[in-house]
Amino acid sequence: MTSLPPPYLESGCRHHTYSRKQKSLGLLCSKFVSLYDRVDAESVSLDDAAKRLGVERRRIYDIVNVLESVGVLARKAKNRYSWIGFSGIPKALFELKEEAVKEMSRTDSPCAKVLEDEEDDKLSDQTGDFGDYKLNPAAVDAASSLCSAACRARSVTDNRREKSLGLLTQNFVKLFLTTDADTVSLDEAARLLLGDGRNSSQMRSNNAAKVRRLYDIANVLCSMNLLEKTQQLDTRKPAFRWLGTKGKPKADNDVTVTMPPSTKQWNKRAFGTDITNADYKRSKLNPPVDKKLSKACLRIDDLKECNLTAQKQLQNSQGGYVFGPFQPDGASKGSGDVEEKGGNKVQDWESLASSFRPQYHNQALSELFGHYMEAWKLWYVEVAQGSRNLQQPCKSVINQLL
DNA sequence: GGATCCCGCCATAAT
DNA sequence: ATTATGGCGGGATCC
Repeated sequence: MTSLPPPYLESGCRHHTYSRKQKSLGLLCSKFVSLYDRVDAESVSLDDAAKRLGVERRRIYDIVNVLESVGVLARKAKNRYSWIGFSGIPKALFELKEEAVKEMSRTDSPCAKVLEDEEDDKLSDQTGDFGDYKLNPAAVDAASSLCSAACRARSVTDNRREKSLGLLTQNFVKLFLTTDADTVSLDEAARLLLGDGRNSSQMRSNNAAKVRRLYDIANVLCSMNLLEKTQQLDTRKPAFRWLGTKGKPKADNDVTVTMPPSTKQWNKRAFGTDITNADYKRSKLNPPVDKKLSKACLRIDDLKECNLTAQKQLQNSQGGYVFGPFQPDGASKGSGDVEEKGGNKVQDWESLASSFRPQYHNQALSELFGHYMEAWKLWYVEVAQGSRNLQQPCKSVINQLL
């Protein structure tokens, strides 16, 4: 009875083996965002969203929960959220960071300890040359405190809440906000988060379950460009890097910069299967992480300071803006008109972001690229969905880029 | 084959 | 009781 009408496809093209990718949470999130991130910031109805996006309500809950955790949405009532947009992110992050810091100052818990040696014997890894980014000690550190915080305030009642996607999202983000580690793998994160201190007896068993959740979260975070998927430099192990708070080159129009081939790697699941890339494949792929950037986390005062600078920048808003962290549709119109009411919020976030000192060039570029890809992908699905059959040509190009 | 992660059953929390 | 939320993990896909 819950069978929904297969939203897209149909009519015209048969074959079409089911593709999971087209139904990914990340993609859905992108659509969701483009649906609501319009000038007239209205309130969001879950029903409506589900209907408009042609998915089950269940999926909307997933997205909404993480978006809420990051300040993009705020719950108003049953079935009702208010759209805040990207402009809500800085504040949310700020609060998360503050919270995390506060939590960290409390007793350092046993969690980390347990985790640490559990780690040792589990993956008695060979730790390349740098025992450094194996199980990012930094991350363990940060998580330890977070864990302890989670431990207290346990009241059976909100036992459910404790495991909610929303909370998990926040903790996940906090991890990035507080650690010095450049990248964190979901596996690590899962082990560290929601460690529900106490006995490690029960928590060990379903790390996998947690990881599954983290995938969900990471996907929407990625689609929001708050996160980026990469690999740990030594092991090829997939991991995530926080992008949420960093500066982007303020290159208004020079976005046309030619992308270094290496950035092709971008976020998709690693290795290209494409022989055409063969030449690049080897050499210096994913150069991004050449050092352990000490960035990742905005220091709390950075944030404060930023809020100010952002505000200032808002004043003298010199137009010609690129789009925000993710601004698919308006993108094309780009420079000129930005204003509108929506212009502000994007700009707000944008300027906040740009007030952070830029990092490395490569990285900045690749991010920028990622950003574009995101917008492009979105555009693509829309078009593809929309109709015609320019699907074929596009697809190959897309695959190439991804 | 392991990493990803969609799907939707069904427990719980609101109403 | 009915409806809204959202854990949770089986198992299909992707790589």
